[in-house]
Amino acid sequence: MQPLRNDLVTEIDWLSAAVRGAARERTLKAGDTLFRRGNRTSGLYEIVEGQLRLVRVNRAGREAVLHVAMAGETIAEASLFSASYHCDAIATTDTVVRLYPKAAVLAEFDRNPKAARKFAAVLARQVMTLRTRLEQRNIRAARDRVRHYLAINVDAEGRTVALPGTLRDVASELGLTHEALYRTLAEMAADGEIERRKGTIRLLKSAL
Amino acid sequence: MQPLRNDLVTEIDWLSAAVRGAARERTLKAGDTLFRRGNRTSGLYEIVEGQLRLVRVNRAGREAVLHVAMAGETIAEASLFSASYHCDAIATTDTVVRLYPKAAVLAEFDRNPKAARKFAAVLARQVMTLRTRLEQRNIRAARDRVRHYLAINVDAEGRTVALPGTLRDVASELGLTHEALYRTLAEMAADGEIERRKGTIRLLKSAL
DNA sequence: CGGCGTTTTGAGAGAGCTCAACATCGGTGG
DNA sequence: CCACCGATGTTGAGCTCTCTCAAAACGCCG
Repeated sequence: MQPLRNDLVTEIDWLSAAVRGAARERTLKAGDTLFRRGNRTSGLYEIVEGQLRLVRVNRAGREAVLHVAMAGETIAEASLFSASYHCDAIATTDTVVRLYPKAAVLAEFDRNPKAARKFAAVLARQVMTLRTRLEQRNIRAARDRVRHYLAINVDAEGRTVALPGTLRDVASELGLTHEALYRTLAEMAADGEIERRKGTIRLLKSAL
Repeated sequence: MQPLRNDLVTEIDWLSAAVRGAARERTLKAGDTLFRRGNRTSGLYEIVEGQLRLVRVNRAGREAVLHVAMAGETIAEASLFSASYHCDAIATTDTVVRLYPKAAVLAEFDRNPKAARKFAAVLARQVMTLRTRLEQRNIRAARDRVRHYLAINVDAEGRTVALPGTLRDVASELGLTHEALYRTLAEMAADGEIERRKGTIRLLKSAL
């Protein structure tokens, strides 16, 4: 599976070539631990390939998943500003990560305010997107949730929505089962609210 | 209503006294618009009192809520890095906001890398918290969702969870109706999984 | 052509929502 | 000090909606 929306994925273009050069790759097998809570922080990671879960483990060994990070995402951004990791990172499949060492990144920020700004900008955008997604989850009815999704992701003309990846992916982004999403889309199409095309959905007049 | 968890609330301590001095307050009546999509950005806002909703409006005037911001939160952080707002901000009640002018904030970041870092740190932490909340919403069963909440919010000893505000607040943070939360807590207590006290919940052995 | 993942539709069950009633608590004013 | 009031907390009963499990059609790629 690949990232759905670019704005949920930290792009690494805020790092100068110099810092990118300092990155080191590491390969993990499924089940391997990238870092543990309490470990001294080494920096932030970009997931090149595979998938990691960030979990907090209680003393009985029970896991509470904080986040499942997919290829393309960065994790542990906050570790740049703290001395130790606050959760465990475990590969759920064979995974390749790229480490951007803390010292190099922070030095870059001090040297080049533009880089720091860019980083902050990326984070601010993520906060925005995440808040929006969270708001979406407050909507109970599948149809309203889909409407919300469509309303937020329409193009500039307010007519068509490009679907990233498969409908299954969209379903999981929406927090619905794929069956529920299919059914809902079918109903909306039957009601003349939308028109489905290959890879896009077109909003019809009744949606406005 | 007041903010529930500090980590979802941007604290303003990352701004020097100088920048804080440049802040201007503004009072809004319920229904007033703070800014509209497309407006030139003036800076980021702290909500001193009241409540705002950030919405995207389609041409038919229908709203899609992106976020409901409560007192204590900051909004429009991303506006520091873009030329225009990307949504409308409308007061849902009488509201007081504090504007931190873009120019002052950005100048501060250039002048003082520590300030920029602090800002990034706050944002990174918010991203973390929001990702965690979003993950939580993937849990269907009320009981498991409560368990997740408790597991993440236990104190250092892993025994007690301090409840911020009322149970109703917690319910809405969890995305449950308050009835569902009451029932779930009652069942968990009956099963000896937790013990309820005033303002806190204590995890019992069976929870570990 | 064969196989795998996506898309689609069906039927049934369960969990949480909704509506409703009541208890409890804290504050306010007579 | 007590009565009243609003908000919070609590429990009950029924219903709706989505999830789950199942099966089949479709589309793409080797």
